[in-house]
Amino acid sequence: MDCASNWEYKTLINELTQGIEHTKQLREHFHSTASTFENQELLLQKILSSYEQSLLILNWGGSTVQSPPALPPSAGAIEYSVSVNGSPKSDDKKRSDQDQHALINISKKRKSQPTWTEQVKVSAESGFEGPTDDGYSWRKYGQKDILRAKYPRSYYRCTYRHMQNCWATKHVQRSDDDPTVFDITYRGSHNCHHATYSAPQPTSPEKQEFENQAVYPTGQQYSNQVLMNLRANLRVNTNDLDENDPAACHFSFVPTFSSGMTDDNRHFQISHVDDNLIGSGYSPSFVSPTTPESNYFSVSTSSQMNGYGMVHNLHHSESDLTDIFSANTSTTSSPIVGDFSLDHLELDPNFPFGNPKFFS
DNA sequence: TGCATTTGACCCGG
DNA sequence: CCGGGTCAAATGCA
Repeated sequence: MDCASNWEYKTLINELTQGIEHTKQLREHFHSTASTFENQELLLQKILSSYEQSLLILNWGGSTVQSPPALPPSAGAIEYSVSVNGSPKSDDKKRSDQDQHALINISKKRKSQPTWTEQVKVSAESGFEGPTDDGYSWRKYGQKDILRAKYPRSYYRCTYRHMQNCWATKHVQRSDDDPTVFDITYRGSHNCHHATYSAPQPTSPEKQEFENQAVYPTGQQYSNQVLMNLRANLRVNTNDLDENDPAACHFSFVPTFSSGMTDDNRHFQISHVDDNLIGSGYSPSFVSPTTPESNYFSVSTSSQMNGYGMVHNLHHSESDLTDIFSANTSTTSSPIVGDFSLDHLELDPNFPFGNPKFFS
């Protein structure tokens, strides 16, 4: 089994295991009087997400976005060969079986990309409701008049499609009934690392596209995007942890997109922040023992989120330990030794995106 | 000059 | 065949 397949296999097992674990938790919630609707909804969302991720892995079988080490050499370039000089028929004949296969795979992958729709209301006085940027860099690649729609639909793709093989797209459609409302359909999640929550740019595509046509995900959608980035890219490994001498231990915090699991770059000093990991709008700055003599860990988020807290659900693969971290910094309630990975991320309700919505 | 947007043509699934 | 989605040359803009 090669590195990528192994990675996918592990991810698949991890997703399914999480699904089981969350289902168990949900069952307990049903029997608990203290359980809130929000908690149950959260668990349902996690379960659905596990299924979605598992299906994506199965559908993409050995493909690209979630397992960057196995990137096909020129998936993007292959697609651009679809249409050349308006002579598709001759191109079709010339196209090799291999290219055909690649095209079919890309088509399948596109279809299997998760999509979700967001409605954004724009008020004339206050301008945008919600954040003024969705944290990603988009490039417009088309506009179409849609049948029986008053307004044209605009199509955007991630600016870093070619540089980082990021296939996230979105299209934006002004509502017929209420011109202040825009329907935004996102397809695919970002696996690029350029997202930021910087101040709104006067030249952002949305601003230019329509005076007040804003394209912003809810906090929950942003959470899911960030989470998918983290899931795809991060892994925390504490195999080296010396329980008797935590202060001396190192962490591995591996950006799996770049390295796989080579020993050369596995180990970071405690609190080391890899620059590669900054850019998703969230900088995990990061996991470290709370005191030199304990195996309890703290997770802190960075100022990139302007101090707004997040909730992290740190899942421990061996002991089923699940801890909720809230606010900017929190500590685990029990020792963590061994492999663990982030499996949930949620914005603080105070994060200025309005009410969180659930990923569908 | 380099990069983003515009826009007409093409692709392709239903 | 229709219509939504995408491409890519032309154009705009900083």
